Amino acid sequence: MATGREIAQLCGVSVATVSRVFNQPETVNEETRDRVLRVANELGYQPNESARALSTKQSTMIGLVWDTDHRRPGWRHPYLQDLLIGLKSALSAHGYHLLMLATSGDAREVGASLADPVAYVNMTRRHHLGGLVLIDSGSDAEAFEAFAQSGVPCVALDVAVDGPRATYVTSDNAGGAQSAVRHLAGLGHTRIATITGPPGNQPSAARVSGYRKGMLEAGLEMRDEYVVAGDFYRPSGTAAAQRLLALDEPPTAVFAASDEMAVGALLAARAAGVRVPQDLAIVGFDDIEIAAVVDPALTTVAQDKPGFGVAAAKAIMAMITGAGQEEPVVLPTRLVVRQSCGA
Amino acid sequence: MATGREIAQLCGVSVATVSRVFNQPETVNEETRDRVLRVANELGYQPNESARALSTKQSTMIGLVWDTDHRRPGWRHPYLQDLLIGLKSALSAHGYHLLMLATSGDAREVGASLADPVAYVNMTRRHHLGGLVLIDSGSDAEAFEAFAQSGVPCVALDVAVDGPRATYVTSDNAGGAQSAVRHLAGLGHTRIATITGPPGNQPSAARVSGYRKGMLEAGLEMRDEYVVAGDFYRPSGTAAAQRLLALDEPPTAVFAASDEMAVGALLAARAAGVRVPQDLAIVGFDDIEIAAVVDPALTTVAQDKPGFGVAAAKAIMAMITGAGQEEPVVLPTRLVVRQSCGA
DNA sequence: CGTTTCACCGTAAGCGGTTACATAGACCCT
DNA sequence: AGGGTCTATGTAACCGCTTACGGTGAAACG
Repeated sequence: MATGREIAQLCGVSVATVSRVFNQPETVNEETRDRVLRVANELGYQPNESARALSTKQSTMIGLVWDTDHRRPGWRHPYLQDLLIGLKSALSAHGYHLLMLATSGDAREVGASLADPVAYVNMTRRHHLGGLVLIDSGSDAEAFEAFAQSGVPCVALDVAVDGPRATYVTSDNAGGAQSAVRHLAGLGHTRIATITGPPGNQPSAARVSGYRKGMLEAGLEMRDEYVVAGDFYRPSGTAAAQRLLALDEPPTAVFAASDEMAVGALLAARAAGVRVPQDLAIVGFDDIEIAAVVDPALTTVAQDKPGFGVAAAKAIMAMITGAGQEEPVVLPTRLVVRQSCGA
Repeated sequence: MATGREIAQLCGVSVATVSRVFNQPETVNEETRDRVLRVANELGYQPNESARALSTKQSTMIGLVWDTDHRRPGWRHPYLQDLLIGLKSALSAHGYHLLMLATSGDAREVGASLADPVAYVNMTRRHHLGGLVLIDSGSDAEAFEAFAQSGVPCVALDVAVDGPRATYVTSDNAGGAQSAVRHLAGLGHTRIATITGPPGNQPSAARVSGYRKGMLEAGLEMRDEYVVAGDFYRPSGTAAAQRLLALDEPPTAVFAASDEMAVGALLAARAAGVRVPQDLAIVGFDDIEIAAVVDPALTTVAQDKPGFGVAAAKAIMAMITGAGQEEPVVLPTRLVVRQSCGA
């Protein structure tokens, strides 16, 4: 590995000049600059990032907090891959790397640890990370708040946080839900139910409120028994749908707060001999891969998946360079109409 | 941020002793060790990893090479999330972090870059990475070979590589395919076709050879027209199935080298009025989430998804510490029987 | 009692960069 | 000619930690 010193010697200049060539090129004479660059190139010079970080007290790395919650072992992010594609791509464009932090030095089981803010913040300092990107692992709102308050620049995904250098990006959950209900009402449905996410979950709450707004907007009656709680998992969708179908006056349409639960509802309907969409229209949320494949294909509220990552990347970079509070980002959603709503 | 020097002063020892407390605890007197640890704890001391890496010439980071191939924009890894869970978990347990490298400083579009081995290897040196984990992005066999030859410890996933400090982990693709064919033959099928992956893809080739072995084992006739090429994507499965169904003597069963193509075949059958599994049995490969949800649910060869990550982690750590060539890891597969095969 | 051994710890030289400050020369001005 | 400016570069301190080497004092030995 060639070092700056070697280059300096070969070029007959000092290490300071070599450093300047790469950091403040305009301050060094064109001729010597070219000479240094040429030699550096020949030797395949790669500046030592550790030395650099030590000296400048900053690195080009962003931490990624993505822990699987041991209380929800089967939890999978609905679109992690697209999210990462967007995130990595936007960060890469500005020279940032993504560091997936290891915190529990002694975790024995696969995916057995829960995000410990203190451990992550410590890691952030150790590595001089520019900031953190927090991926919702299903139930970490409290932990995320601790991150936000730590003073480390961070942006949370799908969880509203507040802190001196913290912000978040989320979909327009209320708007998406509202558009789903509007669509169903437009198809003539009056008895529209909803299956919610787990209590305390923010996107879920926003989707419920969107549902409410949609019902209000359409002048439809709101019944308590039409709002039944799920947990985003498929089985809870099945259970909820069974409950709804057993009502004296069952709904003719249901908006599920996740595609997984919508699929669960689909299975419940199928098992009960209820035809979808003729007897029961179903709309989901997320637009996961499965949505397009089930039969009937699921109408759903699509989120801008790579856009999530891109927005997070921009936000974190803005907080690092701008060094201030940033406005939360709310991404638009899009209703993808397929067969399950009967349109 | 407390530094080692501060701790040293407060404890009335030298920085060397502080360093020893954390790196070779046995060489320092118990009393002073406790004193140092207590003070360090009180100050929330976090050793500066940059300084550490600079001094020791090694970091605790492993690079992750995961580029989306611009030639295959829609490509998604069939089980990235589970893979990462296993990988991160196993690495974390040994204190390693995963660094998702950014190489193309000027990539403008989302997911527009292809792995450039040189850039990655350079990054590896800059950051003193222990090694690299290479995720198959669909068509990078050549690039992977360049990695393997670079001398950087690396383990490739699903691509066989050979190098001084390189190895790979893959599923028992041949065995899995063979078990699929065996299962179909056991159900009485004699006309069994296969839909392959893209030419040059190693797992695909292994699956074809497993198919051949399975046919041979069952004493079944092998026909060239029963082996039709796809590209792992769903549409190619549809096209292939259409081709197969149009034959004078269409197969009664088909083994697809990916679940996506199996789903495509399913759609083709449905469109052609061919009943699955009565008229056509279908078996896929991967056991992606969709497999359990399509109708009929897909019988498929399941891979050990988190196991992939765990094996990769172990392999790369072994190469780093052991510093030698490691044996390739072949993970067992498991036939998951659902409805699409008619069993 | 002189000598050896050993546990413990300090000294200081790096690791490879960055950067404040100093210096040297070229140029322009009065 | 003396002084001021500006550009281009060198000098050296520093970032925080690791580690080879050497020193000190107490215990063990002959």
